[in-house]
Amino acid sequence: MVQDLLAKYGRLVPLRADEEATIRNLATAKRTYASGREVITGELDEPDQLFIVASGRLFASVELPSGARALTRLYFPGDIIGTANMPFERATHSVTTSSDAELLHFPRTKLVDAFTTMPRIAAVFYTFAALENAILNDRLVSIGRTKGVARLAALILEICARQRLLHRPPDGVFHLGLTQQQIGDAIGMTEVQVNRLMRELTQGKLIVRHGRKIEVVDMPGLVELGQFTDRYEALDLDWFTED
Amino acid sequence: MVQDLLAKYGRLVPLRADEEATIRNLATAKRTYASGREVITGELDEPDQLFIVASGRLFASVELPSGARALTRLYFPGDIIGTANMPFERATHSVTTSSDAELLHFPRTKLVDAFTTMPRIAAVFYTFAALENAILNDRLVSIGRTKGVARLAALILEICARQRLLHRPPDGVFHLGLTQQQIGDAIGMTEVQVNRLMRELTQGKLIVRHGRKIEVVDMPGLVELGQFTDRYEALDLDWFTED
DNA sequence: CGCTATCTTGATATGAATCAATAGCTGTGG
DNA sequence: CCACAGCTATTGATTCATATCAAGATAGCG
Repeated sequence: MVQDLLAKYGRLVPLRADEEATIRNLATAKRTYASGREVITGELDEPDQLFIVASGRLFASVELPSGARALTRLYFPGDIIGTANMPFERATHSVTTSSDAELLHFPRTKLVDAFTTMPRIAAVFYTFAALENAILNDRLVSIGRTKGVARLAALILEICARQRLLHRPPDGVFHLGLTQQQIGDAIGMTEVQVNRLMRELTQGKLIVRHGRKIEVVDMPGLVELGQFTDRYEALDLDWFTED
Repeated sequence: MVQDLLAKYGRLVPLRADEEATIRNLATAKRTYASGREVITGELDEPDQLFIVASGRLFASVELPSGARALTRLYFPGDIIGTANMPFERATHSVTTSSDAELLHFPRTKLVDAFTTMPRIAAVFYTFAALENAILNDRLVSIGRTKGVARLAALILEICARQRLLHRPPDGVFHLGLTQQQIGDAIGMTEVQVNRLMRELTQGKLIVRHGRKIEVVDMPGLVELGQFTDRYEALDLDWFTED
């Protein structure tokens, strides 16, 4: 639901009723997608539609000519899909559901309208783009400058943090929601290596695995290992509401 | 000068005179920095100031506890520094000059003012944040899923493209403006390996080196190798000016 | 209940890091 | 204007992390 979007944004920036209504009215249609469905096809689709995740999980990915695939972003309920494609003629990456999902559709031109009528909405969206940016930076550092275990730890923590943003308190046990193959694509390793690193984390008593689910049993240790910062936690928007 | 900012944005989105004036008035003070100077200190500085690069080059970097350093972004004249830090209490990364540079300062609150009075400015800034995002994605794919040579090729092309945006036509010969150490930090390798890859590119007749400068002699080959897309070239902002 | 995707584990190959040493530059002060 | 100090670049030898190749083991699913 848009509730999630509003909850996510509203928790951080108190929105006025009319601002909330404007965001609510962005979306025109809601559609359901099965798990594993490609919602946006990179290099092909025209990015004139944006989506708000109402439920489910998705990921953005890029295919290289070599056949390799990179998974650049995870989407959770409340996230807006397609903003990074917006200024281009063709989508720069594909987006695929990794669970059954519901998406709210709206045309990108509506965003301009919203910006014009509600300047604070522009500021909110801009802020979240900046947040996005900070998160991508973190991932860049993680992948470029840390070893496999650390990268895996960071990814697990990122998923955990996003999960926590939706359902608090965190029950500690949660779905990664990705195959080891996909995890590998997300942290720049092979599935084989992911599997081994997973074992390493388990043996190091940092996590416990319950089938497809995971439990973080040594949060400080994992944070230390993965050098992870939860950017959502650290948000500070006082400067912005001051006016 | 703000000219560069306006040129960069204005080339892509025709700005009205009052919009141009608003951007021009963002900046209050201009300061000069020597090469190698740390302009923003990550984790320490309060990100209440933004900068527009008037001249010179800079880079954003993060230091890991291990001592490793990652270079996450390059800044050229016209770029705005500090936007990714904006929503946080402390800067998420450091910014350092890699040449003598002049920066225009302005408080981040001014941006909110500009957004409020000129909604289209908000849209322009938002669009550029999205562009940023796409570029970070590309880098993520490059570092996560391609080998050293390809990453180096991509970095060279990125610098070349940014250079071209300022001074066209590209004379083909340009400064990388980074030490091999810094290049390594940017593409997630050691200086030693960068040196070897540099030789590999030279021997493969993709580039020619003139002291500290570089000449791309086989652009298609380098683009193919580095899997590089110039996102600035591909920008499409018609949807945005329609209103 | 069998099929297919996913996970797991072992053996080997390879790209890149690390360690180490030398050579070029660049700037600075005597 | 030279000499020394300190970065930067270059190259070789060795080690290490991760990819690749290969083959079972599980598990979810129709």
